[in-house]
Amino acid sequence: MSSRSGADLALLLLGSYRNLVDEVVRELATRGYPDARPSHEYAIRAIRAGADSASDLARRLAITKQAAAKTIAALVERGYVTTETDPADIRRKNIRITDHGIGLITESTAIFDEVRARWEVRLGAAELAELERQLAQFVGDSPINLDAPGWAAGQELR
Amino acid sequence: MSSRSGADLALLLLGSYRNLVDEVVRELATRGYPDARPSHEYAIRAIRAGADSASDLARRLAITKQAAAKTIAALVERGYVTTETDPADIRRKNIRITDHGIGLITESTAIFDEVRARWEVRLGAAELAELERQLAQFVGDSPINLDAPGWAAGQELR
DNA sequence: CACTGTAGTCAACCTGGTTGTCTATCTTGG
DNA sequence: CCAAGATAGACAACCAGGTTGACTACAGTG
Repeated sequence: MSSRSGADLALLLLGSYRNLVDEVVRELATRGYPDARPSHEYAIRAIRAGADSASDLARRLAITKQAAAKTIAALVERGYVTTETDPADIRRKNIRITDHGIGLITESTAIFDEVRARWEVRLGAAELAELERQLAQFVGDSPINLDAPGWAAGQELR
Repeated sequence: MSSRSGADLALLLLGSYRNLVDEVVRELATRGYPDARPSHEYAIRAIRAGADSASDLARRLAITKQAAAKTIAALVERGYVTTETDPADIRRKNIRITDHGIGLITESTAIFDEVRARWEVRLGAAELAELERQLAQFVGDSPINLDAPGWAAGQELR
């Protein structure tokens, strides 16, 4: 499969990503977050990193503010964040991450790292670090936008 | 970014895949295939590899036959394939790839390989080969069969 | 020949996005 | 001080690429 073809390389990259993320989502479900989707995690991380309004989140994730609003609605629905009108600018709705939301990214981070640690055992620490360094070269100058429809979404696990 | 965090590793993998595929789609558009989507390429490759009916394609891509039928409809619409009723089994509709479809995967393969070659220049041939070998390990024990690109969906057989 | 399995279709729905349009509210330059 | 413009958010319609579920038509077999 690592057959020196560009198309195969694409499948290797996508397959690795999906393996990693599917595992995290599956494990999150068993740890009390059965309704968490990858996009939720990314969104909460962005909010925690400072995106405190829908427009802000939209810029951060490089998606439209309508899409960001939908994501926030999903997060509110699941109890990961709350919103309240900004007293200083009543157009804005400030986002606050709930304890449940904090729990989600805490667990999610831990699981991601656990899976990465297993990969490290298989590959060796130096090799995995090297792999990451190489991938970083490919991705280096592009912003972290997850804008193409469905790409961060993956499938519902069954 | 290559910060030894599992979450970052996921973004590196996804980002690399997207960089690669976006480039291919962009370049394909300039070479006479402005409406080609990644899923079209994978579908035509699967058809060329032997999936000659909707149900067959569905099994190969590990998606539902309804989804496969939609994809085929899109391919027919764009002139990449044609379908005709199988004379020996009038339930089946045999898929045939048109010259336009052949052209698409020919160009697509070439572009994929061009981008891979550029990566090879940046990384070195041995390093890229090593990276592919490592990625193959991650997808290797996956329940998803990448040889018959089953990455696209969940793992349970239908 | 009846039964079971398979090919394909229709319809409704989901997720995570997109445009385009609109109002309400801030902010700033003259 | 205020009109003009920028910004925040919401609503509606839509798209891609999947999903379930229910269904018909046909094929192959015991």
